[in-house]
Amino acid sequence: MVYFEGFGQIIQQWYKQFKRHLPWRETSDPYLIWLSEIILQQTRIDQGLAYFNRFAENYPTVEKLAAASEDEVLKLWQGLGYYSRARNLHFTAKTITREFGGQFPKQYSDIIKLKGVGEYTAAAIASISYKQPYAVVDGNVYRVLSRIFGIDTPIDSTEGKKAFKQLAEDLLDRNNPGDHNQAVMEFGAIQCTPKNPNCAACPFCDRCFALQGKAIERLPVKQGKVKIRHRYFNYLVYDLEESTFLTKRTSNDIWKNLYQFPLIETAYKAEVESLHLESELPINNSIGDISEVTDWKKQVLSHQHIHYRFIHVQLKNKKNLPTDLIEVNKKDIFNFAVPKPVEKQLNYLNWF
DNA sequence: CATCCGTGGGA
DNA sequence: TTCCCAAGGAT
Repeated sequence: MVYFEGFGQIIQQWYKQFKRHLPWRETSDPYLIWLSEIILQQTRIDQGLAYFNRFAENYPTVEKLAAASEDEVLKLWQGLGYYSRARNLHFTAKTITREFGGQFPKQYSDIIKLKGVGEYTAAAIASISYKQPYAVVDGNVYRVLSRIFGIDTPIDSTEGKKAFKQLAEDLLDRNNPGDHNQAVMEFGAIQCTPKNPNCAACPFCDRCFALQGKAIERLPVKQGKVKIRHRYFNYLVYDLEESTFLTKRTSNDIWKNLYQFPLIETAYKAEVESLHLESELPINNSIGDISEVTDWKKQVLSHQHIHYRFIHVQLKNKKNLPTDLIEVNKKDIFNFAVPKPVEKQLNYLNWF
């Protein structure tokens, strides 16, 4: 490995010059640092920034977040994805309020026990908020270190994770771990990008292994390939005077604890006429008439492709509906947290 | 430990 | 269109 002195100084100097000014960089409040880190897990800053501002304004302290309902927190999180982050965020706010008296824990060993906080997030909070010497390893760190030092161990292997973690710890500027960590990540985010990195203006251009070996496009190395599962969702949009009906997705599945229109899932793009065989939900009989069936659309998730459509049913009464349906006044429906396909249909329906 | 969990932007 | 992947964590 081509190892050299001064990595921390060089990258922190770059950081001072080029870093973006972001709200969580204006504070050392561990609550806000934690909030920003949860929001930014697997999420670009451009996508998460508005959510951070919204959460920080609605819940300025951990106690305020803890006092909210999960439904309210999920509604504020709606559209950001990976909803377990929101559920764990709320759960942990209650934990901190109850077990730590509202004071965010300072020991790494306590921080990493918090639900939704893993090695990366614990190191980020400890270093950024408390200046403790823990090195972060995220997607940016993998990319920057693999290129500069020419490491082709797959980043999604156990061996790779261990090697990059060790290197990140070796390189860490223990006098300024928070800025050092953020510098490496920011460098990966806006300079050493996955595609078309700005090597011409790179402070490491004279010693970067990948640049000299023409390996920029090859690094970092990943081995994993995800297999995609296809599912078919037939949503039933019931219409009964001022009301429609929702269900809550409580099972261990995608979009857990979000709300949706009553759903008939099928193994393929089934005919509308056959749907009554799959469910007790009224569709087209003495108590309901189909008024519209939308085209199939597709929602892409990380491991699933959801093919979905909406079947509008004019209901004559609500007597034969399953008891788990939640009757909702149409003008109140925007209070519920819903997944993206349902949100799109609500915007199309324009109920309010 | 391999798999699952969202959404959106860029090439 | 298709593919990659982004301040990861839980199970």
